[in-house]
Amino acid sequence: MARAATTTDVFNAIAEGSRRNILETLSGGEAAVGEIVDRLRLPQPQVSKHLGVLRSVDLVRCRTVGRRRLYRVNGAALKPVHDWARSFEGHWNAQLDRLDDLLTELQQPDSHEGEAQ
Amino acid sequence: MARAATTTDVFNAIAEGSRRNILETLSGGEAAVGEIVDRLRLPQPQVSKHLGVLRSVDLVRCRTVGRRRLYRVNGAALKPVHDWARSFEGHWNAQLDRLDDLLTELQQPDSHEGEAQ
DNA sequence: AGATCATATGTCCATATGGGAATGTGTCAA
DNA sequence: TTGACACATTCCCATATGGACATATGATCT
Repeated sequence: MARAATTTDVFNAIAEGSRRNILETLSGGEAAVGEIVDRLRLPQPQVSKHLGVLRSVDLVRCRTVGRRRLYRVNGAALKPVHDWARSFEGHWNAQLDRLDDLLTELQQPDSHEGEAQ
Repeated sequence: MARAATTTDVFNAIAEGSRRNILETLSGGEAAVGEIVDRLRLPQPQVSKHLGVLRSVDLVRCRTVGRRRLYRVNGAALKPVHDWARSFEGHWNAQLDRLDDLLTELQQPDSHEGEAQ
């Protein structure tokens, strides 16, 4: 199998940076496709396709007004992401960080420098 | 361009369900590759490859003990995801949900309304 | 009716993928 | 040393992708 479809779930949908940018743009409130195009300076077909992906996982919803389509964020769809990440909250606290440092130290008896890639 | 590499950032890395499962498995503490294989019932090469992706975005770290490799979560790498999702928190609250309901309502000429044209 | 605006959809392609299978590497035991 | 174990790496392939471009749909206005 290849990589899972971007429309599989919210995690796949927000993997793409442009789609996160679109969501951030919509964070302030409803916006038409053209406004998103102007703000993000992306080709209109691209924006429409990204919006299609976001819509398919219910991250955005839209209503039609005249010949424009106003999109808005459905933040509730992001709650699972928030909660999932939050379940690791204990892992970015001081206690465990010190343990991690210790383990890292034990692993590398020498250097203090150098990030791989 | 094709889809961004899974190693591009944390968002891409956690898009894959198996990798999220691995992180959850490691949530309880250090574990060797073989333990992950047993718990998730995945082929060992797959687990190793997933771990490679997770390592490349610093979501996991490992130390070598004998001929085993003990992996652990670096939860701090998930904080950006948490914070980003959290920035939409206002969008999954009652106030805005009611607004959303209203907009959805307006969108669907559902009620006792005559057809105009 | 056209013409024009706003958006969606379709086609093409280079690219990265995850899964499967086989093989390589490094460590320990006998 | 040889062999068994634990893990990483490599190869192959079907598949979905995002970008660029062209085109279709649909609503509004003259």
